[in-house]
Amino acid sequence: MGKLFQVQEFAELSGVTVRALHHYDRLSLLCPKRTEAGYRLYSLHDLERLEQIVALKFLGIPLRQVKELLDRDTRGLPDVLQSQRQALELKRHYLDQAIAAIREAERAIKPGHQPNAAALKKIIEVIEMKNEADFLLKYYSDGAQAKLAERRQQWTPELQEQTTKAWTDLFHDVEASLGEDPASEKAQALAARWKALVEAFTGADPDIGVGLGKAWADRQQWPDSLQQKTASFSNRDVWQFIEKAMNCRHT
Amino acid sequence: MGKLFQVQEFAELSGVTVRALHHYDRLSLLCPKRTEAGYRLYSLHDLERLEQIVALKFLGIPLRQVKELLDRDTRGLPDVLQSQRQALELKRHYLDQAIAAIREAERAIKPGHQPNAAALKKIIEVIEMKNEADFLLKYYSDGAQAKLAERRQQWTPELQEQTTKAWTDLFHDVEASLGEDPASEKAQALAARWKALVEAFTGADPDIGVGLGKAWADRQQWPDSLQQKTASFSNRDVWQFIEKAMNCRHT
DNA sequence: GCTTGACTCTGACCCAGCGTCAGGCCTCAC
DNA sequence: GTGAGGCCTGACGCTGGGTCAGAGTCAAGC
Repeated sequence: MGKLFQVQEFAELSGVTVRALHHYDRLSLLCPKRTEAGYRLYSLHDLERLEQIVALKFLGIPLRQVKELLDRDTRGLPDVLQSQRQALELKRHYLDQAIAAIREAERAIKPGHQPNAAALKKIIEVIEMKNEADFLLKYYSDGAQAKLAERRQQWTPELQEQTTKAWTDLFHDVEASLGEDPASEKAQALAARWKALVEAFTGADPDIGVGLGKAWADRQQWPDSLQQKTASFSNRDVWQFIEKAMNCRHT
Repeated sequence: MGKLFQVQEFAELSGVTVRALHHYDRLSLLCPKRTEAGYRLYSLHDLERLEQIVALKFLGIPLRQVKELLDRDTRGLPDVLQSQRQALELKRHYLDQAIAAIREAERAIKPGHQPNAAALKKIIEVIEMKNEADFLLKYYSDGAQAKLAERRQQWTPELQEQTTKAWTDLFHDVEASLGEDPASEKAQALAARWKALVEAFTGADPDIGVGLGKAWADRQQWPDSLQQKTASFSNRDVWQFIEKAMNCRHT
């Protein structure tokens, strides 16, 4: 039989507060033996379990779920880990956005010295962007959303800027070439650039492609702010021209 | 006079729930006009304020503080933004650690198919590392801690591995050269490598250097796990040799 | 045997930011 | 006047404990 510890001693040993140990006891998460007088007596075996509890808690897993995992053996662990990782990655994404928003705001404050308007506006802009992104996610299937979440990890403001410029340039080039034959070499080159840009976003993933198509088709239902931002890409002639060019290619 | 909205309408307009509006009202954060019967009536001016509230809330600023900021004009905003950014960066660091821990655990699960032991152990290891890092932070001044937090942003597992290897190699080389004259060219070269590695960590910052010195000097008080990990660097002869070599250089 | 001081126990309220009833007005259309 | 639908306030719930408060336990010293 190993050594037994009273709460305080055990708390110091494990780096957890006495109150937390009480809490875990009440949740039936870690229930030590008791003396006749009701004093808790923790063993080294309890320490092992406590370390597992702390580990899972560190991952942000709620204590109820920790209890289930540890009690009914750890069969569900892989699934829980995966979904928890996704949840954490999402959280991290929001954190990054918040940090980026603060950086923008701080930049806006320094030169003009109008903390009021400038900084708050910057923050609000970033949040609107986030809302728009969430809104557009609706159009994607669950699977596509997961893939987008992964791809978002390596998405940077610089990339965003490059992409926007690439589309803007391409759009202007197409507008300037509307008179061309869609089967001409020039038109085909434009169609190829178009396809490349689409695939840069979809990653050649069909699920994402479908979602993107649905989103664009339904753009009349978008909130005003989004419609305004994409207004410069709404020229129907351009879309028809590209469609024809794409079809020429296939036939 | 602008248009006035009842709660539900205003909630849909602003994307906030009715309950949240009630909550903000009770906190005196956003108090709309009322009809005689007590119905809330929101104006477009209220919408503006609400957007600011949502923005600051998005940054993780507690509502009480949001109220202070918005009520007594935004003079304190820059400071609040800065400290909030630091807090968020710290949170992100923990999040990254948790995500990394899950990745490790997932890797440990797949091959061996022993979810129980392997995965949980991996997680516990990562947490121990975190605890050790926190423990060591004690030795640094507030300023040095802030700088370390910044430097930690660009710290990667690969860098960690390289650094560990560099120190291990250097230590072995010094041990093999203990017979040399500390003033010799060879010893001086070793001292230079040593200095370079120290500065790679401190970034040539004196505050960080001081903290590092204090931490190492007090290593007998470190927790066991840390002492074990650094046991291979505790050879006194090596340290004395390097000290002598460093002194030769100065005189 | 009694006191004292150091621990321990349980129960209860507290934090943030709302979600979610419950019970009771208000308003408008029919 | 009455039913539907919106509005009000008040109160409890959730998470993971922090922080008392009042009371029991235990070993040591007198």
